[in-house]
Amino acid sequence: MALMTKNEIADVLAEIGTLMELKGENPFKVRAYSAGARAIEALERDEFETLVAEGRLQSVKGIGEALAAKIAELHSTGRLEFLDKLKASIEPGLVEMLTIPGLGPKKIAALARDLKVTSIGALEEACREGRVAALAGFGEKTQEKILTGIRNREAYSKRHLWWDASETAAPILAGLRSLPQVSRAETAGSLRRGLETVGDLDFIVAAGDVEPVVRWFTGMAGVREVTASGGTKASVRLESGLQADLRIVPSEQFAFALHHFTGSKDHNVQMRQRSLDRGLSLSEWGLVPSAGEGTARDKAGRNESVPAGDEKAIFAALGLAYIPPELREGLGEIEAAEKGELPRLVETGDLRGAFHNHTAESDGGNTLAEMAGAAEALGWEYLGIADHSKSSRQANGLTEERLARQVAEIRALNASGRFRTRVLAGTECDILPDGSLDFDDAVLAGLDYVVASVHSSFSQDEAVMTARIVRALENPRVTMLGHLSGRLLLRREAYGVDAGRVIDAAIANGVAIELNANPYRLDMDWRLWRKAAARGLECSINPDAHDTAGLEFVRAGVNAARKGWLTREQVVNTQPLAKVEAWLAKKRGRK
DNA sequence: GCCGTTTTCGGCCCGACTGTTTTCAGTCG
Repeated sequence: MALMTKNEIADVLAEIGTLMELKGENPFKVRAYSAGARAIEALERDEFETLVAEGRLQSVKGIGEALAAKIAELHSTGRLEFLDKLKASIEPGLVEMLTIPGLGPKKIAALARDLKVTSIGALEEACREGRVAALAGFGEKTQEKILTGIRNREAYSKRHLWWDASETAAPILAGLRSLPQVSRAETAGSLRRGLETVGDLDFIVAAGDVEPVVRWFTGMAGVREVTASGGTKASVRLESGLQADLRIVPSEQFAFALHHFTGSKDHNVQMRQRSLDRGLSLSEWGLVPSAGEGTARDKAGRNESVPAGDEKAIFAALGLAYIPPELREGLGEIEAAEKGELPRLVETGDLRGAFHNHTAESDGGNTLAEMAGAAEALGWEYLGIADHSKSSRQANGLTEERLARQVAEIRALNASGRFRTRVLAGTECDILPDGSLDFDDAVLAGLDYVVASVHSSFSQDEAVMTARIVRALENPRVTMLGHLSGRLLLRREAYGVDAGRVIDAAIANGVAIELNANPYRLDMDWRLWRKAAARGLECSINPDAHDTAGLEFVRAGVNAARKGWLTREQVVNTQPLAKVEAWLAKKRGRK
């Protein structure tokens, strides 16, 4: 039995990287540890266990002899002597100091060496007494910046939901695009990649005249502080604590800058390597011959770049199909693009409806008719209503009687022809602690479909929770599993569950798993979808809307689905009504 | 510490900005 899981081991490797950075270790060594952590994280659990058991960890790119040995030690003993020694050699307070903007390993080392400052508290005191400003390489401004950083540490280091970041970014992007000097503007970074949480906002702008654009950006509403402002870029801290970075480039560099700042880091490293293999050097400035002999140079003496009006041209210059931003995580997208095997990713416009939505009958904010009207306005052919079941008392779950009344109401609404959108009658039925369902078979038989979800006893141990969910999936009335992990991003950890076994059970029983599109959930996680769907798992992108506006959450779900390499064909609710009804009938008919 | 269809050694992305300097180190992305 393993004493440490895959993700715990990945965390340890990342921690080693941070500690080594603080010790001033070779930065490439540091990178090797954090890259190793990501490589382990990207593996499926079973795959990882097999590799460890068979001693084949080194077949994973980024894992060499040293990391493989450390991983094996962690896996079998739950400890690592190397880490214990490393930890013992570093004051724990120094690690925390890395979260203060402007402080890196070198400055922290100087503070510890010359001022004996080894904690954030002591650092704050030293700043107040002016001792930091007096230190060589430091000054008044640095001291002030550190104090501000300490005061706002929580707000500054916080990540933000993709949805919230996206809503903050939209008006800024629109504002930039409306400036006469700006010819093109896009967001970049993790926001553009559709990552579930976002650390800061990146804007890339093509403009001839920089100064007015920087002035608009640093002066716009919602700016609390301007942290940098130069001839090509500016950074501001917004009221929410979110940092926004603006980069301005000449239009011929726009595509390169956009690609570069969209990342991810891993993707960029691989793209650069691929360029080097072809005698080219890729940067945010362009794609230039790396040899530098007999090549054209621009006025600044730089090698002249291969021209690219858009990102597609950059990929093409490297023999690659266009890679959508959501796939740029360094998880095999470049190999797939080379072979022409990139999937045609699902799009929001492909959706014809959605299951798993709530009304005011349980814990939603709108009536059945209001929800149906909102779905019709979105052009959806069908809307599934799946209110909570009776055990979810906190959510005003429906009893059998109330559910029967709701089903009758839905049938009557459909018969009235009031909306073009067909309403499907379902339930979000609780999976009780023992894995049985909250409604008995006769009740479930009267519904169009059943979403089964865990809403209680989150602290069961992993084996019990996994068996509980698997048992629910074996119930032939269950159409799909709701929010597999129960996580609430930035709020609540997932309960312990073996996702691999749940996925196996879902496939074996012909049950779909939802991709819950609520911005706090995005569950099941996109990292699990690619392989699961390739093995035949069906996905339903479910908004879990609790009001009419919540239907729009499908956009966040589509992001996550795209990050999981999902195609339209792999997502149930891209099917037209007739096919969905046939699909539901088939699910109900299985035994 | 990792990696190799040029390599088992010598690379590993590199430029902008800031604050401290007076020519550059550190941080950041």
